[in-house]
Amino acid sequence: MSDRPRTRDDPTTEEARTFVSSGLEREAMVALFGRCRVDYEGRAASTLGPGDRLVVLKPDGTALVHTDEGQQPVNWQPPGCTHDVATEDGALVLRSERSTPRELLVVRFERLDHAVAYDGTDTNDLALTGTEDDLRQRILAEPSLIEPGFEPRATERDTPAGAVDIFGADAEGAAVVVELKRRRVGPDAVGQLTRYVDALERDLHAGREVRGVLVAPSVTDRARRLLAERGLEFVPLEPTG
Amino acid sequence: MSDRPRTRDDPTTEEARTFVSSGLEREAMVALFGRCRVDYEGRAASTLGPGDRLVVLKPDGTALVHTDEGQQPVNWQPPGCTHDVATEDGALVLRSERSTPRELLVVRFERLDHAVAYDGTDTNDLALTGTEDDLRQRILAEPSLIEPGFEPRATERDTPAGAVDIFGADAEGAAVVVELKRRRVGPDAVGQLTRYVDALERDLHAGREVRGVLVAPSVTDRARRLLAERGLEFVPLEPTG
DNA sequence: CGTGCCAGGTGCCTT
DNA sequence: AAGGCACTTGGCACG
Repeated sequence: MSDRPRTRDDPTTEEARTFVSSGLEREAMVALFGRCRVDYEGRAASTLGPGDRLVVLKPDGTALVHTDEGQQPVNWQPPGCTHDVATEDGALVLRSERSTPRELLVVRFERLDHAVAYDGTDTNDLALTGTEDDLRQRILAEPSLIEPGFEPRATERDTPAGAVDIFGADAEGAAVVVELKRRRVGPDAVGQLTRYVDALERDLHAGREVRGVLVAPSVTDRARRLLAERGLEFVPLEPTG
Repeated sequence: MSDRPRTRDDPTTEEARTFVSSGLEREAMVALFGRCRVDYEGRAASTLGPGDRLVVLKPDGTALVHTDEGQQPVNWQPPGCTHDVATEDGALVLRSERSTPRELLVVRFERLDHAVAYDGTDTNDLALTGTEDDLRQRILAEPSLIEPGFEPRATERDTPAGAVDIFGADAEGAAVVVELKRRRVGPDAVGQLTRYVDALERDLHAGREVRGVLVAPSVTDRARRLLAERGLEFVPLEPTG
């Protein structure tokens, strides 16, 4: 059972500092609503002038800065960071930092409207269907979906170019490389399949033909042309049936 | 200037429904802290059992469900969705829906601890440096960073395989295709460069040699091997100098 | 609207 | 720690 969330309306800077600090201490999720500037430096660098935003600090070291639009945070810090809260020149300042790579996020509040520290429990895992793995299972359960006589021999078979999704043989015994995609594919997937086929043709000694089959719900024109150029095949199939 | 955020502690279901409804009406960002289940169906499908989470509804139609860990929301809906709030069997239920593709997110609260409606303004844009575009500018300002005598002729030059980052000529007048990456690259980038070079060799009539140059801070072994196999070149360069 | 491609992509897993 | 790859990838620019 979770504690009631603790909240502060329009706190003073010092109140806020104590509140955030003890929230982080208690491993709570801390949410702050207020007007702030944001600076980031690390893999890239950014600055963001004053605006009203929602800032979330998670106990796992995640930091998120959300504006009123967009699915993505305007700034963030990944899990594993160390959060720090301080007052500077009478203002609340958050710092979230990590090494490897060195990255620092600084949030300076010029006004803090509302603060929440939420101490909840969440043991449930997401159950997701319609993934590439579902597509793999579907084919392994019914290999003829690829073509009559297809026989899977291995999944994640290693090649010098990477791991092949499904490796198998056709009715004539020829080697078949199958590359799976859960959604419509472009040229990049053809490149992937090409690398695997090339690598296996080298691996399996000269002359042995290796067929390459791309399995996805659909394919773009450009990708279809690339497939044709390279003598590769396409089988339309959805991840769930 | 923004209104003070409106908040509700431990509201009844009906209080909460009204609060959320009027928040959405006012184009506020709504944040809910409570125990909920989440169901999603659309490009894929998922279910998530009860847990204490932060749910954010943005006025642009974004929905986010955050647990206490991870940078990414456990469930979400992209901008452009229509939010809806209702009470069902005495519980608060949020629905966020869109068409093309048809997707529906349903959040059922079995306990709502705290609600915030934040009506802020944020006119500031993010200023980001260290991007691929910075790398392009850097090269255009000082083409010899590629090699002495290199002359850029066009950016985003169109080919049947897509747009080339920088197209130019070397000291001997031979065509050069430059592909830019702001960070360390793998085999995928080599595939891209290969497609451009192939397409241009066809475009520029037979025989004319086309050089391909990959520009990035660094390259993986596999990618370096691919580059060598295909007679392509690599120039190490950071997006900012 | 689909197609292509960058992103501070993130997350997961394997070496 | 680095590499490879899937992801409800998201976001943008262009045809």
